[in-house]
Amino acid sequence: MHEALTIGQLATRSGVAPSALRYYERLGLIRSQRTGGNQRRYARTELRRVAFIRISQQVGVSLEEIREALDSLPSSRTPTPDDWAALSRSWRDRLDEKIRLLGKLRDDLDGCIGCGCLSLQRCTLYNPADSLAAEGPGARLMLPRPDSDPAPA
Amino acid sequence: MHEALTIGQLATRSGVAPSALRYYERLGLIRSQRTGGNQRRYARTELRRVAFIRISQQVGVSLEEIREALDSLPSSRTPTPDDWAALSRSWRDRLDEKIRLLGKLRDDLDGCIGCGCLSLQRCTLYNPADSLAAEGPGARLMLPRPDSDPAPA
DNA sequence: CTCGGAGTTGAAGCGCACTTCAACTCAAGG
DNA sequence: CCTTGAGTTGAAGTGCGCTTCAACTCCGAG
Repeated sequence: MHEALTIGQLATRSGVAPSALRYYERLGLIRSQRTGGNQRRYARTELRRVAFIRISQQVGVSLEEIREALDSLPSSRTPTPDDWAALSRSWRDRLDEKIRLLGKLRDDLDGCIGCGCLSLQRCTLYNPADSLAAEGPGARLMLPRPDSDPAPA
Repeated sequence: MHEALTIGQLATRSGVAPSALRYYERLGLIRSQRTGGNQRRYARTELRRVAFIRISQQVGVSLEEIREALDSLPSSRTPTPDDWAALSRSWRDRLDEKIRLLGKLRDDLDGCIGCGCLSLQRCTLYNPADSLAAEGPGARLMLPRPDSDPAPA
């Protein structure tokens, strides 16, 4: 029976290193059964989870957020296509939002950077109140420093 | 004269912490003059650089790449609007590419995750040959593992 | 049974983008 | 002059997303 995948097989098929898979498992993003000898065996459905994880990462979502999303899948039964569709719909909305913001960014870039606006405070590019796209890779999100608020009242 | 900004002023006006500004300066992303007492003084044009840095970061560009881009600005003279326009044009292309990829991702997500395709090898989402969007926040880029290559020859 | 490749663990390390800290100096007001 | 707040430095710490390592076990072929 080819149902259960070893970690090496899952790694090969998903393109994700075994160490990363173990890391994902520790964080609760994927799950496995164990053999008598304590080795991991993955159901093939985990491939889909891994795919979802990598795809989501590529659009700038943190593993923690991905975990939350995956938690919306039923844990007791194998997720149906409908379960996945619901998940991907909500992700689709995220992508739409990111695309919208990126388009805004692009349009503003010529108008703002290329122009003479140095004050930036009110600049749409500098107003992350609508929680901008990728949020940067670092540990920190951009905080708009209320002390320089253009409209204090 | 209000030409030179202290680091605190630049921080307030840009919304970026002084420590981050010093960090950027160490990496060569921004520059400053020093007073007799060794304090940094920033020309107002540095505000534009900082804006450019933050905006670029938000679309997933690393500081190193941003530095390279900023290096294309003339170092001897104050960059003209034209200089900035050239830079933002090239960034605009980047954004266009990211937007394109994100759109593809979005369209593929329903079709791929929601469907039954478990093999993923040939899936467009799993083929980063066209060097996908955000590249993930981590230290690592996704390596497609040649051993699982669907077309070895 | 022996061998080697694949798997196991916890701990440590790494690269990025910063922040925090300690110890110090500078600059302006009273 | 003294104080206080802003600035200076290098070094160390932080959080994320992993990888690497050492030391060990498992498992299937010969």
